[in-house]
Amino acid sequence: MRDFKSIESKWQKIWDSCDDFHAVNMSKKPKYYLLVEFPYPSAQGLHVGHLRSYVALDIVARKRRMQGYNVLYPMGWDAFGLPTENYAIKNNIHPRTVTEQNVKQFKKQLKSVGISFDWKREINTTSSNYYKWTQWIFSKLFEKGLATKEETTVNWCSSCKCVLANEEVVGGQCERCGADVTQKKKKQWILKITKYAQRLIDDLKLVDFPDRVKTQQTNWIGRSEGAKISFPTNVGEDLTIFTTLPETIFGVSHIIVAPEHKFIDKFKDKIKNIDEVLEYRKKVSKVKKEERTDANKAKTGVKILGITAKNPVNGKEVPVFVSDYVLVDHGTGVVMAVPAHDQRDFDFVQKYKIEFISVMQENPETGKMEMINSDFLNGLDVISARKKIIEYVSEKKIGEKHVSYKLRDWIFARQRYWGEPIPIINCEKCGPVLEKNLPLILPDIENFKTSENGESPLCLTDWIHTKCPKCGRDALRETDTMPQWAGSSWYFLRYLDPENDECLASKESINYWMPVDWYNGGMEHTTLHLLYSRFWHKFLYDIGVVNTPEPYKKRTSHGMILGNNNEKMSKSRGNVVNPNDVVEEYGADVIRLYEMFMGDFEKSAPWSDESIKGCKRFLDKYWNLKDIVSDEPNIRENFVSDFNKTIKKVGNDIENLKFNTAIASMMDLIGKIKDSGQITREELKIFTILLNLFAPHVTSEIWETMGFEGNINFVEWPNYDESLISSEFKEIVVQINGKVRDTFLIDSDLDDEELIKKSKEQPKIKELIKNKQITKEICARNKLVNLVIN
RNA sequence: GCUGGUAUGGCGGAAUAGGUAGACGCAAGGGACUUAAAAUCCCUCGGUAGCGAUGCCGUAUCGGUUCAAGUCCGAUUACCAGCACCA
Repeated sequence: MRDFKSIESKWQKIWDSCDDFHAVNMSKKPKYYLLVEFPYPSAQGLHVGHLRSYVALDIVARKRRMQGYNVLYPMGWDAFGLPTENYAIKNNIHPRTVTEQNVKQFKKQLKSVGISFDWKREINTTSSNYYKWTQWIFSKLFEKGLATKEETTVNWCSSCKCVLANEEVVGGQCERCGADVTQKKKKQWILKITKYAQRLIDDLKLVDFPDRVKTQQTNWIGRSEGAKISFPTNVGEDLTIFTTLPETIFGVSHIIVAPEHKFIDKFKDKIKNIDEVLEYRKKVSKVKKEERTDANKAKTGVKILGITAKNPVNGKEVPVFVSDYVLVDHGTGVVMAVPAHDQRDFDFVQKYKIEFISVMQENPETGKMEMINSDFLNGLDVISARKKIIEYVSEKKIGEKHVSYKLRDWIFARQRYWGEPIPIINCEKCGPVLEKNLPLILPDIENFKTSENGESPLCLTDWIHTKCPKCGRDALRETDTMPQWAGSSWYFLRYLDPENDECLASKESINYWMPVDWYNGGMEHTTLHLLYSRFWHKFLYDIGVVNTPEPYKKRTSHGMILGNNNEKMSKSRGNVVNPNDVVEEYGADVIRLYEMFMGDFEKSAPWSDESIKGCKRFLDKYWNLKDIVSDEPNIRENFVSDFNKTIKKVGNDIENLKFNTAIASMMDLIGKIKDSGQITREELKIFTILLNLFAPHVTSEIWETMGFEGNINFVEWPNYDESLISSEFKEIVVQINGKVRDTFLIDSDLDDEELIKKSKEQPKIKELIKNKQITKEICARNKLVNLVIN
């Protein structure tokens, strides 16, 4: 019997005390840097979903070591964040204590599945020697003008008196107390990621990411070309609109300003119905952005009385409205409405009875859209009209071509305790000044609740009082902390040199290890973490800290593991699988194998308590191979060919994320070995190496028991003999009218003509084509013949 | 609503460039071993007609391209992930 418990704990102890998985900087071997998203150490403990990612790259890591690489496969903790803070508040424990407990639990769990992480490089975003460098990067961003304070809106719960994360707002109400959530204005730190928008799109060319990740990022950044055009008003200040369809300007029926737009405040004396407008603004502040722009939602708005605008191309006077489907932080916060060619504008005018005209029509002769009712644009196609109108407005200095991005700047401040302090001192005279003494330590406090005015609890401490480094006067520290994304935006650099106190990582270590060769993570991080970290890396590249414009050479994504009812695992659904229980019942090797076998790695797959048994049986069969080792070569037909095929397939499949079929081919081979009842020592050795990547414990035990030479962790990855793979005979499929009717074997390649001739000679085919007219004969890749008959 | 995906037996899933649909595993049924059970081993296993050889149908739905479609194209439906998104 395979006693997995004692085998696994034995090898885990050995790996813990040896340096096999420790990567050495500047080794002469070629480097290979494998990265998985480091976990947020939650109180729930490790999830089977974490393991899917970690085991997959553990397989690659073990393979690369056998292929002679110096492999870096590190692990750490992304430990700042809201859930820990909330847990701390609720249970009255310091978040640091909670974090320590959770990290301990996670680490124990990870070790129990035998993942070959380099534990000597463990990092933790909440330790001061780590966040010292997160703060340092912020300082550099501040120095370069990429970190500034700007007016933003936050979710505000007037009952809890605190700022809420989007996640904490459920159906427009506070998740905790159920009170209505409103939008409140607040000056906050933002990072100007939009300055990098174009490069973040362009440099996707440099990296090997799945297409779905690249398109998702490109669409998220959302480049659109259009024009800014100024509409003069009767109050002496222009309203500048942004449009992607400037050619439709002759069809403008009215102008819409976002309800929050400053223009309204500036000219409130001129607005006759200002009370109505402000009332509307108040109403809108309660509506979520997604709802505001929902195309199916009935359009609302208010006409601004007392202000009118003029269409700059034809001098026509147009009314001005406010409506919530125009967002203040998008484009210029003002749009021109063209109801004939925009559904939302059309819906709006239906309600407010505004007249409008069409400016495009299909030409009945050419079938193409062309301009009408548009003065000098008439008769032009859309593309030419766009070009011409942009030339026109530029010449008249009433507008210009403009590239707009959907990407918004990154709000980089949270009114929370459990995050990196922003190293800024607010001096009344000097404004915001950098704290030079890093790390700026997060002080220990006892009450983690936000204060009554919605500021971080840090504002209630003495810690905030300091002197301005510039002028020496009394000044206050910034009390907002960084968002949880900060630490994870550069962590892959800290692994290279985790103890360094002089810089975030030494130049040599960066030059040696970067870029990350293979980064695996979840699709859910495509547009936030993955983009943020690319942004930070590009910034570090610009200031000469790193040597590559992109941090990750290759990115892959794993699918989610669902509960056995095919739904997302969650406590409330009661379908959570605890890895501890599985390891206890079946062992680490089985859970590793099963998670890789359960389905296509890139797609989601439901957990099955039944299916996992197949993986246990497979390992039992493997364990028993040692009893049938023989000196005689296996005489089963095609055995050598099958064996070589398996070596090839396992190797290739791993590179292509096809772990499931790699395992299937090993299962297939073990069936063949068992059928023949024998295996040679050498064959068992090779099989053991292949399986070691997936099931390292049991294979290490067999390696030792059988007395195979060398350290299995560094044994040479087996080669296969291509000439032994192709079997002597090739099967040719014969179809008639696309349906398979017969097959036959050939022992050497034939040309198409001979193949067709031979196909027709097959007795069954001969019978079927008797007295029939053959109208077409197709021969494909020396593999298939198709005869088309009437 | 928007963006990106996904859809194949009872179930998880296989199927290099369009070329034998259902590899491998689970479950189920039958059998062997056993006093019995577990474990293990052997056989069957998409639907349908047939004793059988074999035929016909079948990859979410509808349509198209092709000698040939799970695979390519168009539309539809359902499900999953993300959302800051209309200009």
